[in-house]
Amino acid sequence: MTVDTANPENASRERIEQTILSAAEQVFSQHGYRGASLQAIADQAQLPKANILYYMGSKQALYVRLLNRMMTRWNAVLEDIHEESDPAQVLSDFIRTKMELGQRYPEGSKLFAAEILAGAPFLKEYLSGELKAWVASRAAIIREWSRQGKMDDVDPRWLIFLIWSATQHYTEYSAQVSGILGKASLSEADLASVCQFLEHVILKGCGIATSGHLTR
Amino acid sequence: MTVDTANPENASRERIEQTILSAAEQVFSQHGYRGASLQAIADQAQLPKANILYYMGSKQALYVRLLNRMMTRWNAVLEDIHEESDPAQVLSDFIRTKMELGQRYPEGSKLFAAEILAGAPFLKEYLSGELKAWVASRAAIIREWSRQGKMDDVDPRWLIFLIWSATQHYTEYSAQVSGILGKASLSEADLASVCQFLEHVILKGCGIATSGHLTR
DNA sequence: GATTGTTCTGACCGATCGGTCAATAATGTT
DNA sequence: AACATTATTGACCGATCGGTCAGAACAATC
Repeated sequence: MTVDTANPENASRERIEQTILSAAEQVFSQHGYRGASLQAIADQAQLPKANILYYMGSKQALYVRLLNRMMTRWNAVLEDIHEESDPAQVLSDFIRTKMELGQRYPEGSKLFAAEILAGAPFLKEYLSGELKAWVASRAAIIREWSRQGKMDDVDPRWLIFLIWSATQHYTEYSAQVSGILGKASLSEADLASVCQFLEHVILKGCGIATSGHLTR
Repeated sequence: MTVDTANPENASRERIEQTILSAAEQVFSQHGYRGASLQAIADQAQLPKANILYYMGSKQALYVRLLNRMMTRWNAVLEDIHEESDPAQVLSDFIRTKMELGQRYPEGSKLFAAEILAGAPFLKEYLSGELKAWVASRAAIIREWSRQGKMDDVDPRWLIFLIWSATQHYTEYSAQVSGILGKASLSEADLASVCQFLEHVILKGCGIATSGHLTR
């Protein structure tokens, strides 16, 4: 072949692929793997259906690629939490980071949610492998904090799930949230308010002392 | 017509309809409205496809009926929370009730989640109507509690969303939860532990004093 | 300008989609 | 027994599904 796929020279292919991925993310996130059709994705991307398959190979390959992309975003963000920091700072960062992730990639987050709802057919291994290990390592740190009396003796796993669910809610249930609040989308002020609320309740609820001027 | 549809005599029709509804709830909850096929529902119910349509009319009618059934369950459970009780009791009940609802109707809960994920095309009015009003009324009560100094001055809406999301997580993300915990399903003890954790963190986090022997 | 490789896409494939219908079977009702 | 109603279901409909493919359009190399 004359064209190197890893060659940044060929920007055309890269641009088209991003267009397709973006369109596919929207459709898959709304209707799940089965409910999404290549035709709908093609329409969204404003490309012929055959073109989608030319670049992505198959529906499944496209879907898996989207999942991997979202997982990469996850890992990149969640990695930089250090154990030496104090609980208040770490959990506070965790909440903010998770919240921002959902706001930055709403379609990707919904895609992930739909995959889990369907029983995680493509993510089974990831959940019981990488992610399980990640939870276990964080849980160990939290448990140590409890042992040192830095916080209440709560089950770390439930705490992690609590932060996940509470933050995810605002992206995956955005239709419900905006319906109830009576506004099409949450403002920056709303999101900041939510963040502050979650920090307050979760830190206080876990008996973690906040060191004065925590909020930036 | 000779057969009264509201007649409990005709148990056959009722039994078949329940079979279909149950099968459809499973399929719809996994794959969403678009992703579910009548054939898959028919297979699940072990009935010919034409029979499904004979009893339910259309795919959409079947889906809407399932949504309404789930909404009825919601209303029935959430109605019996009284404003005169103390915050600790009410919120504690709220958490437990919500948790039990998800455990009792996992498929229905997932069905609801899938509908919201898809943008709530069939539930838009319900969300911005009934449910919005319900939230507003509860929010008013919570705000009053804050004013009376019974709890911290938190945004009631975020508190309600927090309880919703935290409890729903264990039914709608069951695939993720069980994958990470390394067990097929949560035991009764696990669920009790989660309930206790949520009560502890949320009540304490909102500055609500628990009156001693709260846990039964 | 001829050659070669890549990109693009309309036309098409068998399978499945939601839904209709006519024929048959079962069940009352008189 | 005769009749009317309801229940059941295989066969079928046009539309759409994911995917294939041949060939046109395009670009790069010689």
